[in-house]
Amino acid sequence: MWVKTVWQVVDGIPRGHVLTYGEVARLAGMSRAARRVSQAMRRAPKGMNLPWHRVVNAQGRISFPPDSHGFQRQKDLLEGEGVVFLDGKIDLERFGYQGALDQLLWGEPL
DNA sequence: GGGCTGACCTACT
DNA sequence: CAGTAGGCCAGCC
Repeated sequence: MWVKTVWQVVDGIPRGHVLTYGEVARLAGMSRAARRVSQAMRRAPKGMNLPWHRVVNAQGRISFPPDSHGFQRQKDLLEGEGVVFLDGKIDLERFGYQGALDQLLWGEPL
């Protein structure tokens, strides 16, 4: 089931970092399936400890209406992990998966 | 089988 | 930088 694959990828996101829907789709082996990723999020049971909040859109923004409850919760969870929002957007160069690898390779501080 | 929807993306204007 | 258009495909009438 593609949904499980998506969940596994999302579950593999390091704490304090985020991934775009497109990246998750690509890592899950299905290109151009960003939309399916979002559907997998909705279908994700509350019981499972899934870091759904670490998934944002390609612009580094939360894909909820800014006035919605989900937006606030996701933002709060991410900030709780050390992710910084600049003008409502996340710096994907720093908090994206690529940024995570960069920090591991070059040991750059936050 | 057909049509609409969606926590999206890319490219173009 | 903002807005539009087309693509994409599982799920649900």
